[in-house]
Amino acid sequence: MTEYILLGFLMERDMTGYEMKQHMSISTSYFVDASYGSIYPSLKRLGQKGLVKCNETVENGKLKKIYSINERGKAVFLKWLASPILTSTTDISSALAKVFFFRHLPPEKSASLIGQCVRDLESYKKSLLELRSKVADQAESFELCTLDFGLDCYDFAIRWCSEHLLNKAE
Amino acid sequence: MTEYILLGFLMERDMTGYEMKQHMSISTSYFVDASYGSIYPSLKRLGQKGLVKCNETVENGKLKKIYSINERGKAVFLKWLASPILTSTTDISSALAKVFFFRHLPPEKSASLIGQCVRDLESYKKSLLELRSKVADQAESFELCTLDFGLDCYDFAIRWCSEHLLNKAE
DNA sequence: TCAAACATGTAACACGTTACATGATTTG
DNA sequence: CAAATCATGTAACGTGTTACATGTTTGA
Repeated sequence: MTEYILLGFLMERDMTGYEMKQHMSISTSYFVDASYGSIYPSLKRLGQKGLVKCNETVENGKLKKIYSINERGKAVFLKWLASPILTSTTDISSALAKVFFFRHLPPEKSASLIGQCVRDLESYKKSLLELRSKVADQAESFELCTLDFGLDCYDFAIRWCSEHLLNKAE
Repeated sequence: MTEYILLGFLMERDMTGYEMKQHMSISTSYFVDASYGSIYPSLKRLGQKGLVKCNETVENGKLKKIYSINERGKAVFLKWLASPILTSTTDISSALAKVFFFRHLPPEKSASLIGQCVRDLESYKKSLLELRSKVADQAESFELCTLDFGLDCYDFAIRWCSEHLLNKAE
């Protein structure tokens, strides 16, 4: 997912790997905060895939590699952005990453993705509710507790997306 | 973390790798659901570390490797269980995994861990609030939105832990 | 002048997924 | 008798972390 975050940053402006790391720390850090050991190899891969190009310059005696996104990179980024928000029940980070860049999507598209997201949450909740009724009698108290936390999380997320996200996208 | 889940299962009863996978699907699956390609290598490692032992039997012509946890394994598991619930702002799965097995902890210990967890959540929330005030003027609407979601998540989690978890542990 | 910040990267290691590979038994 | 379930595992691949390795400039 790091690669998509980096592409997203480059949608805004050209940057060096170092700047991307800095930018992360004041924007995505609380849900994604990659290390240099992840950022530099990711940039290399993006270059090999032909999604970004790199301009080497020397500024104040320091080597700088300024990356920029090209048309293919933009297409790949937008395709990712326009795909369903939720990819698993666990991966909240990638969901937030997508919403973070939603300004690059036409309002009706982001609205439809958010609507889909709410329906997915409701469906996940339903499955979990079914699991609960199946195991409620045999499960131990703390075990059931984690399941109920999951259920309440779904309620919270469904309410939050409906109240804060859906109207914002239109 | 898979290794700790497997150790936790073995605290209850001896099992085969296959059974552990099945047990996961009706217990931890919505926050951790490892594949066989993760379970079998994990069991191998646990054996190499001397935390579990394995009894090979043949039942109905089928090879069965029944694993059991030993004293060292129990000690390692309990040490993990008694360590702070939150390890990062992102990793909700490992937090839930710990709570899932809280019955193996003395009530005063689980209560103190939950208390610590609430304080950690409050501290994370405070940091995020500081970040928000720093970037609020320059951040775009959807970007700020993901940040506000984080903030509301912390409120939700703090309230949930205080209401549902703290009294249960005592 | 010394530490912090700027700037880039690799190597070892950990750990997860999917697909592949095998073979027995049970059930419709 | 065929398909589902039981049962174990490996290999290739992806991707992340930490620690290492290097060198410059800026500011106290």
